[in-house]
Amino acid sequence: MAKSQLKDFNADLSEWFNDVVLKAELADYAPVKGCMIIRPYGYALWEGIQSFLDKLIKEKGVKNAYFPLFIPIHYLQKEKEHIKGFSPQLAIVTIGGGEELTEKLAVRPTSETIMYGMYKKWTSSWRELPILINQWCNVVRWEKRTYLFLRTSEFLWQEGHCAHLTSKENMDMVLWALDAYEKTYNDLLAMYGIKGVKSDAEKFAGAGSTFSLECLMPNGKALQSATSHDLSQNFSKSFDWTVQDKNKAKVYPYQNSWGLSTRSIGGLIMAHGDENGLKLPPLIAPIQVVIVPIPGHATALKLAQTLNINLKKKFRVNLDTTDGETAGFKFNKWELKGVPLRLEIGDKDVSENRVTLCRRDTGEKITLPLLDLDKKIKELLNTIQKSLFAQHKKFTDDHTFTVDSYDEFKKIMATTRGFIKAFWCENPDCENEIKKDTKATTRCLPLGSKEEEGKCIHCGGVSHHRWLFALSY
RNA sequence: CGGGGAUUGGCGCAAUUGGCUAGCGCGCACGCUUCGGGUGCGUGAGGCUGGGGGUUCGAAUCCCCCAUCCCCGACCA
Repeated sequence: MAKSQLKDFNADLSEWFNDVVLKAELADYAPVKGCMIIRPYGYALWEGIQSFLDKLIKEKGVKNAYFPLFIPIHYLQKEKEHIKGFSPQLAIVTIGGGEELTEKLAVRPTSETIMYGMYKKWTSSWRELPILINQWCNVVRWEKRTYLFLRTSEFLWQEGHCAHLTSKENMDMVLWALDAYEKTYNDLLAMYGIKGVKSDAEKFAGAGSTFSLECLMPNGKALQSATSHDLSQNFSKSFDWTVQDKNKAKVYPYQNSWGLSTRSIGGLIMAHGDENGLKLPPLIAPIQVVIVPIPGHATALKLAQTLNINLKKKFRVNLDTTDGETAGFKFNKWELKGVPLRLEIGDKDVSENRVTLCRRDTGEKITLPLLDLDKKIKELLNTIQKSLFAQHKKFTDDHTFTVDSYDEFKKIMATTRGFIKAFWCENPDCENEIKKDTKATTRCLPLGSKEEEGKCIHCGGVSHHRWLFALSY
């Protein structure tokens, strides 16, 4: 009997990924190239991420707002590196209401420019800083090569944009955002990641420096999972935005921007998936407990209905009474969708005053008395959440290699892949050569890396840090 | 944007060298049956063969153009 109709998880992760996204009804291809439709079950994941992160953002005192979808081209052009980086990816509106526009409008690829134009208008004194604004929105980047969730032409995200009087305050905010992302990944998505600073070649167009959280996927590729940028005074200078400080001097505010997108859902899917489909951490799972009464068992159905009502008060519960599906069919269906716990109830269970509980992460089946069932479920959900994180962390640790020879570096990239910690002289030419040779790019310099004396893995030149390398998504 | 593969009911596929009414499995609808790991049986619905143009007595099949998807590159917060 064919257990699974899914593509093989281990053979080809990207085929499995596409398959599971479609079959679990997370998303579907749109009629527009490179775009996707996020279906209700997938959107529920995004809503879960939103509410978790939004709470952190608000606790920090950052307020939500909304800026327009369209950005006048000359705004984007104000910061030179910014427009250089983004112009190949822009979608541009040239006609409105049937008439050629006098100034073309870019569909926002990110909102720095349109937001900062307003910040300038709103402020003239140091007393009006900091500005702490975030927006949840869509952006468009005309990508040549797209994947569901991981890289689509249009995607959803939040972008926080703050401005501060001092460089220190600004950097505190940059690092706060990075920590908030780490917390979201660790605590909500049960994913481990490494925080660090990007190399010049990899940083955001227009940034002074870029920080990111890098997560390792089961195929040994790194996913840049969220970013936080120290924009320094680059944009305030480009916009000629100054405020007067206490000494009546005109100063350029320091700025930062930070974002987390629907790409995170792609990471979530891969990080925990297996040959049976999704495996959702309980905190993010749209359905935490699915109740499957064994079809045809009358007393079981009654108990299932009662439990559904009771458990709904504490958990996200779904009662599956779909007609015409066998028990086995339902089991497989909900495993594909990654529901953490399945409550199986048959007449046998009812007569013995118990239920059968099955864990999605381990496949383990447990029989439990009805008494204190909710307590036990809570405990189990907690355990699963922790265990999934521990597993992803272990996977990452097991696939993180500290390497001192280029041959070894190449060998890892040609076989298991993963994170490689190696000395690099910080010369972009070396970085580029390494990429050409091995496909690996620098992912980041992990925060807290200690300064050492070392030799660049490529040229042998003086190096002070071990950088994190990997094949990137 | 370059290289490769693909596009036929919802999904997965088939259809000799161009030739009968485009088939099959799954799914779907209805009925019965079954139901503790993808349940059997019966009946039925569902197709301008991705779009456009050409060649031909005749095109899913040959030619041209276009679109989309997948894989590998280049590019890429």
